[in-house]
Amino acid sequence: MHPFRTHNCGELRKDHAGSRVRLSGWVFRKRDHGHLLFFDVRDHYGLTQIVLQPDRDFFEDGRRLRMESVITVTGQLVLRSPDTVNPEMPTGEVELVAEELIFESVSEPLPLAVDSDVDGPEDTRLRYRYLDLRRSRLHSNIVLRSKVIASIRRRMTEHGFMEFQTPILTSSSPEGARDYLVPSRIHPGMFYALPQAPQQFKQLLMVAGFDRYFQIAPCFRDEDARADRSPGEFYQLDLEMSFATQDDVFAVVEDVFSGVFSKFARQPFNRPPFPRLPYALSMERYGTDKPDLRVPIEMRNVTEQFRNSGFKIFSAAIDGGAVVRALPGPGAAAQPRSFFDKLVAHAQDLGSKGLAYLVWANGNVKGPLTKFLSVDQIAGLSQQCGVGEGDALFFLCDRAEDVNRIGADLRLRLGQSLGVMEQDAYRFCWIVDFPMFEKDPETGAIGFSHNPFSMPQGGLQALQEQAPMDVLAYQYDIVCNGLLLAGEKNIREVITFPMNQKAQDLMMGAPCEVSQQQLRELHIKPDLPPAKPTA
RNA sequence: GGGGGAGUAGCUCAAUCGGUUAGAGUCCCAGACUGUCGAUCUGGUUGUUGCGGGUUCGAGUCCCGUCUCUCCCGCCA
Repeated sequence: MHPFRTHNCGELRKDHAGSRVRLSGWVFRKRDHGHLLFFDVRDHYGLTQIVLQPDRDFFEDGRRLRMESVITVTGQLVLRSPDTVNPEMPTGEVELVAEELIFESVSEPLPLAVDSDVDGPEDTRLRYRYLDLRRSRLHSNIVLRSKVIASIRRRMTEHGFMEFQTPILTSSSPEGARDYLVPSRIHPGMFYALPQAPQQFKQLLMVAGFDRYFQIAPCFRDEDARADRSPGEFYQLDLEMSFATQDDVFAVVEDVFSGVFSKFARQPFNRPPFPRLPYALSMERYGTDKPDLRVPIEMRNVTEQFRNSGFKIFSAAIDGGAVVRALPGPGAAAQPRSFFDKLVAHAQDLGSKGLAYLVWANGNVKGPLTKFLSVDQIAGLSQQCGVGEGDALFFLCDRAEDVNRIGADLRLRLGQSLGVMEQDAYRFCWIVDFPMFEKDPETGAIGFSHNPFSMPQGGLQALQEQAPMDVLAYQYDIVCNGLLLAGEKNIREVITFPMNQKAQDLMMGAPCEVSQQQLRELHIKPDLPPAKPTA
């Protein structure tokens, strides 16, 4: 008999009854009746009930055993009597009557409850990640991620892509995020950088003639964390194709994503082809290059309607370079006055000077703006923005970048509070035609807006002949529910060993100090900031 | 770097307007129990209310400082 197991904890059924079996796993739950003891023993595959009878010499030790101890149990697999079958468990028709019990590893009281849906404190979860990962929700997330990645690999291979590893130790590039640096021992004072993305390598693979490359690529960026962004390192699906148009790339990605989502996602999603949104249009309608299309609200540019209107606040601002954007509130007329007051206050919190609005209710149009607009103008706004009886229309007037930022926020807020946001769905789209350059709002300097390694539309000629701000790039993002899919997603739930918000690995103790000897070899002398006074 | 929120038992949380000995569940410890499956029942331990200072007859509660966590902005080609 195998020293650890003849079966796993999830596979025994009534057909196995009568055979002598051996299982190994963790004690998940314990039910102690004093003269009868039940364990549920758990492994990756499932749970099986173990019965300990009081005449066994290991019975008393078994009673004292804590949860999460690791055991190997051998005995007869028996059918449960009909009244004791547990229909909730796949193995609930049988149980293992223990004849031998080996304590592989006896557990101390644990800092985390494995048998719980309640998350403990973040730092405890990260410090004892190997315990956190035993919890079923997290365990199944990690398994799902592994299956998704395997599915992506298979689909990419079927599309004729080959997977190549690219270097981890490379050179620092001036663009983009802050680099992680690795000091060179052989070259004093010089550093490697960890790649922020394998961008240049993949293009060189095309230059070398491999035609289609992909990689589940490690990327390293030394930037601060966000709730939806793990600091330090993450993986992304990276691909490159030779002699391909933008549409060729979209076709591959759409096929891979829709295939993976059909297989693994429970929620519905829009089928390919995914909508293509030019960057400029996305900014105008959604205020962002990462629109959440589950919210069926679109802004419209109504600057011209207010340029010579009697509403001096707007027309004066427009003369000063401001734009006016209208944001529909479908069904908002039914909301109480406090709804509008709160929305105005929120807009002001975001930095808006105000938030004017019109409300179509009971055949009339109400709101502070009505006296500045003619009946025809109001009808024109209603038609342009697709609003009518029962709806409201909000107006933002500010510099374009502020209108975008505030409008994007209000759009999502309206979608949720008015109940028009699609629930439990994935909405994909492409954002295309990114500008090649942008102006730094502080300094006015022109720099690459997104990715310096993309091709300008119109080629080198465009770079020479067009105004820099007018040059578009063959540069695109795929966006789902307002999240950029190129990047990482929802971290601590799908990454096996994540770092905390301060980019520390509490379990391994990284980053950590190193010995003087190591520093000497690397020709490094720390120049530390003054220590904070300790309390 | 800037702003908001939070911090009470190992864990999840409660504690009225500032009021007397800071509670409950869980975990842990001891005991009872032969069919449970989140076993049940009885009893018990567990606290610098993050830390320091202040106001007050009296502070978990109010004020100031500080630390930690968290969210947002900056940053993220």
